[in-house]
Amino acid sequence: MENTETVSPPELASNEVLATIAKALAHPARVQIVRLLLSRSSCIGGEITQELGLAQSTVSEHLRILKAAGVVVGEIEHPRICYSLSVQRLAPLSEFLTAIGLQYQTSALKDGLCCPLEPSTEPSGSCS
Amino acid sequence: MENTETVSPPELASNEVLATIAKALAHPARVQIVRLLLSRSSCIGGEITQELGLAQSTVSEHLRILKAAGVVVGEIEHPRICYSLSVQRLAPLSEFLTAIGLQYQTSALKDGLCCPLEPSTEPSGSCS
DNA sequence: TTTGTCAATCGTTGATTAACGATATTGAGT
DNA sequence: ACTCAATATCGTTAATCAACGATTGACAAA
Repeated sequence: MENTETVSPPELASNEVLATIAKALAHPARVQIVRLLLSRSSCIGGEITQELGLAQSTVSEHLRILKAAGVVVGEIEHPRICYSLSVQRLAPLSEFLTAIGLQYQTSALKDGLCCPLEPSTEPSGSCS
Repeated sequence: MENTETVSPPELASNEVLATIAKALAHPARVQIVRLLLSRSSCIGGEITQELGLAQSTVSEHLRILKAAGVVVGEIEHPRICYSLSVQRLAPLSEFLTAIGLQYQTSALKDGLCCPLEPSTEPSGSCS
């Protein structure tokens, strides 16, 4: 892919980069893999397969997707392969969501409420 | 929607909830919609379609996906529909990624490095 | 060299997604 | 009732995804 992935403090990543990271996490099994790698804080071999309860080839495919997105890194160890999280790869999405949360606090509109405050009477055109 | 997703400080959401939110953001067009809703901090009608440069039906489908995930809320206004972000729906994923970042700081393992330069304190089960 | 183990790849199936044009629906205004 | 504008939905096509079993590949140890 392209290298639009420079992690700069104020700048947020492109839509494509954010979508790529989100897509890597867009399956429960892959979220669980990330959790697993995080909880052990160290690499695991094929115990991931046993933990997920899926076929070995399926888990390998999920790992391939995570590696393709750069979220997970694999190093060849003895007979196994040593997986670990690439936390800095998750940073763009984390910063994006944090920025949303911050803007939320300083904004007038709360949650589902579309136009800031909406009483029964018509507020006449705040949202049109 | 069962409430397995209570937003408590230490508790993180389930794999399914996190994957659902991530999936909603797993397409560049949908990330752009979220950005659009964030930047205007108010609701927009069909200008989203014009901004994205996609067909109206395609944008409507993306909005449907975002609404189904609870990330976007739509209210019927005059002839249009008023869309807005549901920031609290994004919170679980944001907290999950933040938790990963925090654990990263307090952890010995840096980014791509798999086994964190450990001597021999591990019972040699996995990873060296 | 052979063996054993773990992981990646292949090939397939069914399900889901993305995108579009065309059509239907909704509701305010005339 | 009719009309107009904004969305949603339908129907289709091509593409991608998820899952599995079976096979292949890599490599340390016997």
